[in-house]
Amino acid sequence: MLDIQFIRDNPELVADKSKQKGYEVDITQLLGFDKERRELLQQVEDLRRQRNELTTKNKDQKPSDEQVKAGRELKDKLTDLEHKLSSIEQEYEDLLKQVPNVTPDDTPEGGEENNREEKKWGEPRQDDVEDHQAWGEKRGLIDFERGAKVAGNKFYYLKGELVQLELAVFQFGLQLAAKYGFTPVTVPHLVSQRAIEGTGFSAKGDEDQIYKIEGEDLHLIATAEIPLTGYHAAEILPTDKLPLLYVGLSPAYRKEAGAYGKHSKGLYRVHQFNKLELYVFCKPEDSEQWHKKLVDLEEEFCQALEIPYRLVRIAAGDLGQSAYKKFDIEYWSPADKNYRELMSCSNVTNYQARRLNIRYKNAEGKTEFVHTLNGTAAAFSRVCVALIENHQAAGDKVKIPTALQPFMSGKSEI
RNA sequence: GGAAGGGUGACCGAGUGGUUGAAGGUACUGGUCUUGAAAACCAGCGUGCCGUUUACGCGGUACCGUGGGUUCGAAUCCCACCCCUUCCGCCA
Repeated sequence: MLDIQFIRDNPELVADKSKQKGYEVDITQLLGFDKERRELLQQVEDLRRQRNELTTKNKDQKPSDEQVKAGRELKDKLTDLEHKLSSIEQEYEDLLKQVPNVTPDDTPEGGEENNREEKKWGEPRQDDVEDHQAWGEKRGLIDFERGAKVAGNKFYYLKGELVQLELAVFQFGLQLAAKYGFTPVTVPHLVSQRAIEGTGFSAKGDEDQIYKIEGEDLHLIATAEIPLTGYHAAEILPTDKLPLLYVGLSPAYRKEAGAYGKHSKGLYRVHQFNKLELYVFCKPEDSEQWHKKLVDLEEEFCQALEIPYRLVRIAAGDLGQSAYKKFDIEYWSPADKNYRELMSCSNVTNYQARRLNIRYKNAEGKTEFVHTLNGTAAAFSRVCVALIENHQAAGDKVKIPTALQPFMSGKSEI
């Protein structure tokens, strides 16, 4: 959510930035509601003042008949106006929540095709490799057929050494995150609607992406970002505790409705995967710096796992509602001879904090919204694909990167 | 799932219809005292919104889990819901 005052002061800017992101929000209409709301509010508050004046006169004695009568009249008028006010406020808030976060001026314009490559690391291998699904199924390590039998398409079993590999990846990831100061957290996998909306997952798009428990206000998380954002909701964080750094370990459940087709082969796009998610609550002036550190951490992860990658700055049209600035790390896919998304990290400034009312006391003693950031530390399904494809060696073995070997009983290949 | 008790400011905790935005305490901030610190004492100390002001500020309004209701008037009464604690049941 944006600050209404900011929108009032910069209506064209907000409209432009929303448009760049591809969000159709009528700022003029929003400001109209805002104006109407404020006018009504003044009338309502004036009536309330009259009521308060009338009743405080009667402190400890019975009111006269006229006072009761006057009070009744005021009450009728108030009830009427309050109803009008609350319906305007409803429309106003609905619209305000739809306004996406603004973006800095150096954000590439356009959609996904305009994402800007910032950096490349590693040597993309050009020889042919077996794709991860075929490789895994042949060895009985990945089983989509039986996954479909019990749950449906895009569900799977992982077995044997791939399970060990998964645990190793998370162990390594946790260790790396700890080096940067992150506290490991496990989180609720089911959350309320309110928690989802707080993260800025579009309330409407929900149905395409998030599983809902029938008959309850409970939803399977699409990422630990959701429960981690809500963790400090409505709190005033002690300034000396900032930044608060968490690395959440959880499964991620995604409907991925309509996401079939390209880039959905095998483990790349599935309904469920385990993930390590980084989350930062910090002072506004520190968020840029923490964004860089999140990128550093992610790069260090890829380098340790010897996965060639490139760092990409996400263009406006490819940003989500809450992102102010976002980078993706794309791994080199030897099967596709192309880079594909592996992890991402976003600075959402105070967009989520404002919605969930997460604040701290600044140097002047004023309460102010914190900034929040999130980033992938490791989404195993994709890491698994990247490892299998990039580390295939002679004899169809897959080499295990040195960094992971300590977590796999020293095993050096699968 | 059943029963009982409870949700008040950063925290603890009074408060069952009318100067209660809310006693008291803690914490915090400033001051006195002290070589310094502690202690003691004095003072200050919530937030949102609307309006107003060059500004310090000022005026109004709202907020005692959430949402409704009763009343001239609600933290206080009524209803629903949420959450917490304890006990019972069930269970990894």
